[in-house]
Amino acid sequence: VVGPGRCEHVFVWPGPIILHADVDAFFASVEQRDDPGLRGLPVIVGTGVVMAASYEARDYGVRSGMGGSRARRLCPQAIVAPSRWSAYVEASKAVFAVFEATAPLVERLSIEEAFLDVSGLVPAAGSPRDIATRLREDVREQVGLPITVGVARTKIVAKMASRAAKPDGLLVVPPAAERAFLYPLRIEQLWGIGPATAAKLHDRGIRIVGQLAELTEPTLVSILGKASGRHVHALAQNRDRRPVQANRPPRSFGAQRALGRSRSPPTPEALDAALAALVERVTRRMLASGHTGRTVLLRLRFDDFSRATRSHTLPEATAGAEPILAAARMLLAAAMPVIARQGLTLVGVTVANIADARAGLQLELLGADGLAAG
DNA sequence: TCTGGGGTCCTAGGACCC
DNA sequence: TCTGGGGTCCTAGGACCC
Repeated sequence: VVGPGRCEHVFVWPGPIILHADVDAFFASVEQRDDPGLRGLPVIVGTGVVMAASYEARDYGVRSGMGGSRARRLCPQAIVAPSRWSAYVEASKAVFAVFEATAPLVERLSIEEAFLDVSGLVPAAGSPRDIATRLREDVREQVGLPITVGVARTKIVAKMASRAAKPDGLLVVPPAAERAFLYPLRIEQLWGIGPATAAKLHDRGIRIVGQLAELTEPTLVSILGKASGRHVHALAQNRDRRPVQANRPPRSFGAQRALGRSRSPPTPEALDAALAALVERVTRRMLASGHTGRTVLLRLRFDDFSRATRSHTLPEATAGAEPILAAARMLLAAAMPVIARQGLTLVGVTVANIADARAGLQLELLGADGLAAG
């Protein structure tokens, strides 16, 4: 990158320039932003289960997903904040507005995390590091939240880079440094390798990514199955051609509710009311985003935390609360014997097989007169 | 480690079709 | 009566992510 009168860095960067941007301890950071009294203190969001823990709380071992009682034992002085969804949704919109203003291609991964493809912006907008630095400053100034950014040629390395740089950090891994960055990592640190996959690999003495790279694809397929084996093999060979994809359509809409244990089981009336409320939530979001779906899934979790799903596919895609609730009721009725035996601790409704509502409308028009209107 | 709410993708068997 | 080779769709479960 040649600046006025100086030459700072010269490097070869074949392929795309991908940023992985991630808000640090998102829900907890929003709470600290909105209440200055919380800044610098251990903050836990979520009462039953930890939904987010500020880095001050993480110093005590508190992690998201952890039970609230254990979190309070680890860090008794933590301030527990109830979640404020509307505030998080607002903050997310503001963060993504900055992402969109920065990059032509933004792929949303979650409420607080995205890939940005900035390939076309270099060198006019500066080096990859310049762009990432500006992004961090813009989010800090315009939204008031700390983000960490990883920059690399591939999604996996960008993601791992931001993970390594957290919190409030920036790490650029240039193409020539990719293997040196990835190979010393423990396999369970790799994005996409969870406890089950890690255990299978540990059984064979494989602990770091560099060791994975010595295995052939057929070997990994025999250990992990076809898709997973191929995927892990590609990552270990430092092959990741997945592009940043903007505006991916949703594949499902769901809502669920934990019912708590210990208390007496919910009455059939209470269960039906819960089902209706879940369907209402799901269909409202589907209507708002212009989507329909055909497959209704009933999610159940039992006293022993085992899970089950029951599904039914409707003849036509819909976002209507009536047909979806009718299907959910039918599935629930069929599952009552299992529920009576195992006890119910969670009920959820998910609609999958999603279609664009406008595409459905076009098909209806096509069917109505037998010709495409153009 | 005793567990919230929202997602994605893959696998496998069975029904059904040509 | 026994049997190929290919495909799609549906259902249920599992792994993984934040």
